[in-house]
Amino acid sequence: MLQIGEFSRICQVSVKTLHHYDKLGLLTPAEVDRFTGYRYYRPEQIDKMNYIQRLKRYGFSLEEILGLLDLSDSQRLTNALRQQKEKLRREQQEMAIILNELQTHISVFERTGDIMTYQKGYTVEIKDSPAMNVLAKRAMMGVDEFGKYYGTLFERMSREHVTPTGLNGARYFDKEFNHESSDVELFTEIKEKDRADVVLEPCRCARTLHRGGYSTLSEAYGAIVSWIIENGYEIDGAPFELYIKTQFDSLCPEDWETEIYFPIRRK
Amino acid sequence: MLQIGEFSRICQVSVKTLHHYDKLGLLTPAEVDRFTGYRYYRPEQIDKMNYIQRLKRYGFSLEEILGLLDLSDSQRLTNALRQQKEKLRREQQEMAIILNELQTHISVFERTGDIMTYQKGYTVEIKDSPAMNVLAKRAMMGVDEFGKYYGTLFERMSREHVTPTGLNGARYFDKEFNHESSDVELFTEIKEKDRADVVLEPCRCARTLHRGGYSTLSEAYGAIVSWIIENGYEIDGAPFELYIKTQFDSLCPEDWETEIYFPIRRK
DNA sequence: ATTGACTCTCCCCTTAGGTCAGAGGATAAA
DNA sequence: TTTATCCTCTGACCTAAGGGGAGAGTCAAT
Repeated sequence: MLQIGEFSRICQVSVKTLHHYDKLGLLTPAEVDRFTGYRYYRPEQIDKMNYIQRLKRYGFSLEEILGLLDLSDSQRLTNALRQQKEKLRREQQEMAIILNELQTHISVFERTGDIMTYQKGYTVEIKDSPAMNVLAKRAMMGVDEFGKYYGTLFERMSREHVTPTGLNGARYFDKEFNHESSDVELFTEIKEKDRADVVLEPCRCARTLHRGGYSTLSEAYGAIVSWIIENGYEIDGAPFELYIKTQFDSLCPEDWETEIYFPIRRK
Repeated sequence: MLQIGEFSRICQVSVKTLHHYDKLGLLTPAEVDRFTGYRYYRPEQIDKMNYIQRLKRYGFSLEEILGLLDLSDSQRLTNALRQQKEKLRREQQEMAIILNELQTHISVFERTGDIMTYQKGYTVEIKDSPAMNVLAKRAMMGVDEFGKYYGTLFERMSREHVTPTGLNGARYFDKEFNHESSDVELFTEIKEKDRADVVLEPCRCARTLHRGGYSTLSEAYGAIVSWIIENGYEIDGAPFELYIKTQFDSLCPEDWETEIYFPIRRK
């Protein structure tokens, strides 16, 4: 039997951590003195501790680990590990993107001497939005569900024998054009006006072009909205995005292009 | 002038976040009504908000960002960005390593059906530690300083014209063989006994071999210590590691090999 | 005048423990 | 037996970046 201090040294975790795990029920000492409250661990518990630390390194939270520990179903365990692996992979990709942005930012900064240049590069112009005949699907959704909904649109296109132009977009009806979960209408342009769900008429818009991945789209939104305010217009309808170049055109997010339109009117 | 709600929508951050930034002094509203406490923002502040969000994406803490915001010295700003980039790069590498481990773990698990196999694979044996003549440097240090101290040892080797064997190691004198900061003796083996700082005599040890990167070394320590306890021995001196295969032999941490020795005696 | 949307401050909550403080327990030396 | 030195206990408060909600006040339109 090991005192908590010895056990902590062997496992290379702090005593506090052991207290914490005890409280969570993650690793309870083999024996607790009922009078002194002293915790005693058995050498076999070292393995379990190492297992816990390993899962922690894999990025599981302590709560998740608690769930995994007494999971005898090896199928579900494999699934959990695989899923975690996917999660790590996504994070890694996200990180690569950020690194890229950071590198670009540094370069631009060194060239121009202005730290804000990188994001101030949006030119906003007044432009009539294009007329479009579209198949559309409106629903409450988050950005990560876009793919799913577009899938159904594309299915419909082939089922209904209409001709896609390849141009896709999304219109945001919430006042907060927030990318977490909001009232969005996804659409895809088709040639046949009579088969369209919605016919988008041209209207006067403030428009800008965002180059790069979607994580910095909000900067474009900020730029366009502040342009609208500063130039004495006001927003007059639901803004929308057109996806000009996407992951289907280039694997590198830096090449993507998104047009943003805000219907406006004179104040 | 924008109300906090509009401003939050434009910048795509929550009102709570704006409150928080106001409290931190990170982004204070252009105007605050003295009677109602209502916060009002100017459109120009959108740029600043975007800049803050961008720095946050780069991994700076809000406190760091506060320091960067009114940094007019562009040299220091560049340095900060570069440093952050290095940090991200290190994290990315670490992540790649973990992903690799996780993948291996999944494979082993699927092959053996035992989730613990991966870490239980240590075979501990009793073995006399090798006799060695070494140049040594003992100090309080953390693992990340090993390189620095080894550097001085290698310099001494060439300066004193002794013959290296290429074998390096570290001995841990703290009871807690903790890799953060402890009393460590780094050593490198040389041929000449008379030029040695320390002559390590053979002694009876429990020994095991750890394959892989150093982040899972504690599992090897756990395995060896529990073996010692379970087999009726006790620790009798400072444990040490010998680095058999390192980053100089292979870029892939999975190929690295480290021997771990614990001097022992019968209880 | 009232409704509904918006905002204020204040307080507690989150993760995975870290950092005392004050008190009690274990063991060895004097 | 007393003292000294560790070791351990519980409990309270702290971290970063906000989230959630309560209760109260504000704004604009009907």
